[in-house]
Amino acid sequence: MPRTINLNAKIQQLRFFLHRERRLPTYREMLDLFGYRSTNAVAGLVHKLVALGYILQDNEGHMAPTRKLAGVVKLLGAVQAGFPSPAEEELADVLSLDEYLIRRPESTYLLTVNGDSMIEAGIHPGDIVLVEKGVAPRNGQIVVAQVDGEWTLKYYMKDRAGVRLDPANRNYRFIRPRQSLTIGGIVRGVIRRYE
Amino acid sequence: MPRTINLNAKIQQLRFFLHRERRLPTYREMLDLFGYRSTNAVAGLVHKLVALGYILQDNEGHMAPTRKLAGVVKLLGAVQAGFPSPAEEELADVLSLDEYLIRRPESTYLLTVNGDSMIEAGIHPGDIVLVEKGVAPRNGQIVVAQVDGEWTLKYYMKDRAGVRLDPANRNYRFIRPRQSLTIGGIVRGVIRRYE
DNA sequence: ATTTTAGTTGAACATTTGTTCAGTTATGGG
DNA sequence: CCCATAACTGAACAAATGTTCAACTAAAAT
Repeated sequence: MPRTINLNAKIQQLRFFLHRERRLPTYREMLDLFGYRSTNAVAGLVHKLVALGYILQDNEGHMAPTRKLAGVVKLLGAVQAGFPSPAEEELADVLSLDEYLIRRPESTYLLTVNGDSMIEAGIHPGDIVLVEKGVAPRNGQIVVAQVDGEWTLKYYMKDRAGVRLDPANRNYRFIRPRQSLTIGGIVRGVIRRYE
Repeated sequence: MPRTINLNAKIQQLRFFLHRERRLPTYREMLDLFGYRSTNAVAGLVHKLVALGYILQDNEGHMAPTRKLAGVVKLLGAVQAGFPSPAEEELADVLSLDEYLIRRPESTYLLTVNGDSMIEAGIHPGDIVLVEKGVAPRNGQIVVAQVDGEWTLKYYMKDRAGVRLDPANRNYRFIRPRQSLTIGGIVRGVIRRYE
């Protein structure tokens, strides 16, 4: 058998370059990056990476990273299952949080949560909610709403008597808008960062 | 004064191309994209976008998108403040959730939460935790730990008697590892997606 | 109406791009 | 040890890349 190369190391180097420069290296840049002396060696490597689904290449030869390469975090199983062995880990799906959480980037916004009105739904003060504008809310969805002049986060509920906004906090009561109701958007996700 | 162009529309088109092709268009591709007939017009536009901080360009002319261009969601203020006017919105910071949540991509993993042992900390079953491996836990941090063979999510607490793992649920008691304790990683963030 | 000037055109330029070819090297398996 | 073959070298190629120049346009301001 002929010699075999360590692909994973090179993929890791590519990820580094990609996250630093925000683009894929050119063939000549890969020369330096991988220590090759011929662009043909690079061509062979790129061919392999295309076949493995790390790189896309159009008819003109323009390279673009796939999610598999540009993705940021490895999606493992459940907490109960713990961490898999390094060998199994290679098979883990690579994910981009942006793609996972945001379907319509042009109409999605981030807002910081202040109150504790949704705390029983796991939305705490300081959390960040992903709000999508311009979608009609359905019953049970969490919305950012302006009720009688004030913006809040509540469950949206429409019944025979009209719209009712429910908090997820036993200390608060539901609200029925008296004067005005504006639905800013619906909450598509929540993120929280720990120090 | 001479004529002025609508930059925002073009930036939006660039964002579209970028998220579809995972790379910036070349000058010739921008010809079609923007309806120009001279690459010099493109050069002028690119120059402007570089000056405004949307595009980076190295000495060889390679273009790379900045976070301002590649970012996905607009970061507004607090929920209480509601949604700003479209004019103010232009000034909003654009953010990538990947960059916001993940500091060390190579050692960060996603795990799905099963139990309700951390529910009072706002971590519900079905949520996804971002776990960073290879960092020593500090008191009060949430960790993924294997205690006597079983993986769980708990607060990490080290006192004179040794390590104690506290749940965020009044129905459960803290744990002191009898046989073995493995810290898989510390929880850096939580994400939740609504349907 | 005139001036001003950013925006645009069209064409040409030197480089750099990914590709290709024939030949060489290195390495694991028989 | 020797063989088979993937990996690599070195060099050359056409095509595509970003850049540059002088000339022209068009719209806002006076």
